Amino acid sequence: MKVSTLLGERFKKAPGDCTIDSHAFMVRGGYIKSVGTGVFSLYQPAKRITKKIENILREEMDRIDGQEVMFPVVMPGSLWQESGRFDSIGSELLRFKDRNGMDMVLGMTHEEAAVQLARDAAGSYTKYPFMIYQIQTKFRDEPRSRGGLIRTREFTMKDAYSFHTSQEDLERYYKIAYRSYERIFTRCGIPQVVAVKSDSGMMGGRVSHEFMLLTDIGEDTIVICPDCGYRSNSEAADSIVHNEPTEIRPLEEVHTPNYKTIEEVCGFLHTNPVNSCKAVLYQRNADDSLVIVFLRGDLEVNETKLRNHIKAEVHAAVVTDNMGICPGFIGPKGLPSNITVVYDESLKTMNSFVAGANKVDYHYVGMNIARDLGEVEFVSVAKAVEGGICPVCGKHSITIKRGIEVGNIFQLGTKYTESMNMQYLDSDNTLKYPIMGCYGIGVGRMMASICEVSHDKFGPIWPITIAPWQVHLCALRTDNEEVRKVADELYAALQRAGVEVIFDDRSISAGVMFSDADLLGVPLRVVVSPRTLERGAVEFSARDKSFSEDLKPEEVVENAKRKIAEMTAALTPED
RNA sequence: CGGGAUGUAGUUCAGUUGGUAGAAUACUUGGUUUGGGACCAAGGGGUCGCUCGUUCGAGUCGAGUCAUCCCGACCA
Repeated sequence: MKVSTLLGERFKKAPGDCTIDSHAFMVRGGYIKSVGTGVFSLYQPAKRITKKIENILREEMDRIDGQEVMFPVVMPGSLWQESGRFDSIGSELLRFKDRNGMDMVLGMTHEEAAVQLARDAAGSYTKYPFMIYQIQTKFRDEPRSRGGLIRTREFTMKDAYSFHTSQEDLERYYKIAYRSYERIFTRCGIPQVVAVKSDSGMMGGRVSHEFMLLTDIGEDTIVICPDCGYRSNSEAADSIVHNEPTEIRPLEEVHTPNYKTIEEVCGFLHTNPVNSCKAVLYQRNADDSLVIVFLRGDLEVNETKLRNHIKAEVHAAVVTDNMGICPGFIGPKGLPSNITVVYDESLKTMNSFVAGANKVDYHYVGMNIARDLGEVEFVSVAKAVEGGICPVCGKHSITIKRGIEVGNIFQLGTKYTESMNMQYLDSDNTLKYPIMGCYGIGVGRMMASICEVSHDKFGPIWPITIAPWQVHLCALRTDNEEVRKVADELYAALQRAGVEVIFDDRSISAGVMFSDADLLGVPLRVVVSPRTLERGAVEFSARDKSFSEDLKPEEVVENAKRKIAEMTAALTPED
């Protein structure tokens, strides 16, 4: 490829709406072009990167006995009605009608298609286990796409589905897929990706992990214990708190005129929020019925855990006068009985705390749940906090970090095989539902994530395994006959040797040429110029500045191939 | 769906009390330069998001609408 005919302009300045580095570099470097909200076209450099990522995904999926298949992007709504998701998923699923008025959907994930493909083809236990995967376009009508390729509405994804005849076999394969994912991220140059426990969300199923690249611009919050290695998405993280034992005091109503927030009440009563009980109000989306969560005053509600507990979607409550509650003074004692009340475990060991009295301008002090309210069920619905107690090793070691989810794996169980009636005949002559696992990686997000953690102030530094080209050949002063001749010969020689080379043959100033090369982030660079040719040499260097040396032109091919091999080997897993 | 912001040249942005549409950069041509975003000269390129209104006259004022971005809510 010659830069003179490469489409995709490189800019000095990024558009003002790029808020993260990877987005800015991918726009400035001529990688992507926005087509609409959350929809992008890719220029040649980005396409070459995603193709390489896809090839790594293909090789690794094939390595764990995957069969590559292809599902349709557009599916009949009736297929999604079989699983129940046509109605259960919100407007993220893009629905439309075909010319005959039939419901259609754009695929946002392909469990239904996978089951549809497999159910007539795997009627005997002898076919199992098997895994099918595809690399294909997904469309999710996200309420809000952002960050360039980090969150888009249309994106390419590798999604895999495995089918098993026992939970044990699923777990065996799940471990293999887990290891396969570690290999994928290592090969793509981001070995620092970590797996965290996750909430299964709408996918159903029990065990699931997300693979997270830790970076401050990440959209997910991750709970980590550096002591024992416990890692969890904060949505799924246990929150364990320790309450100092306090003396048991009698329940007492106190006048707290116009003191409503935890801070105000605790300030007025000269106590700490950890000795108070906070009420957080929600309403079920279905009927707007109230759900009140009580938890220790300094904590916050983990809404994912709340939803999972009450098995309903909720939103922050809009309080009206006829609800029989007084905001600012809500407490566990004396509430109307038609309200769902959830007690967080943080309250379990608290002896004498402050809580609202359900009466305007009054709070209780000295409240004790067991004594004043009787037996209640405590559930964990609080967010984990920095410095909190690790649920595994028990130390006060929890740290909170941000991460980008670059992949995930789920143990789905029989949710889809049952709802879509996929059965096989087992060796004991009985019909059974296969047990499924599913495994996803977003290709474009992976490219953006790699850029996010692998760049300097001039541009991306692509790992050799996914770089758009392996060698960037720069000819400074193409008007110089010798430069032209040496560069042309090197370009041809590198291509003959199977090296992926991009050749900047434009007659432009060195500054522009080097800036463009930095933006293209190709790991190895060869510069041909009159200055070095005077001593019979060309310059050979690395984009990450790890080395720079003079070579004779005839040594370039051999040295480039050696460096490529070394750099690739450094990103190749041992097993 | 809430809160905020922005829509003017390919890109980044100016545009005064309402009076013929501007710059930088990129692009084209010619010349001079030549190792980290050079210079001179001459060019091409815009229904000022859209609609309606006020006005002799609207990029500018008013109303509406659409779109994009950011923060939330949401999110296999």
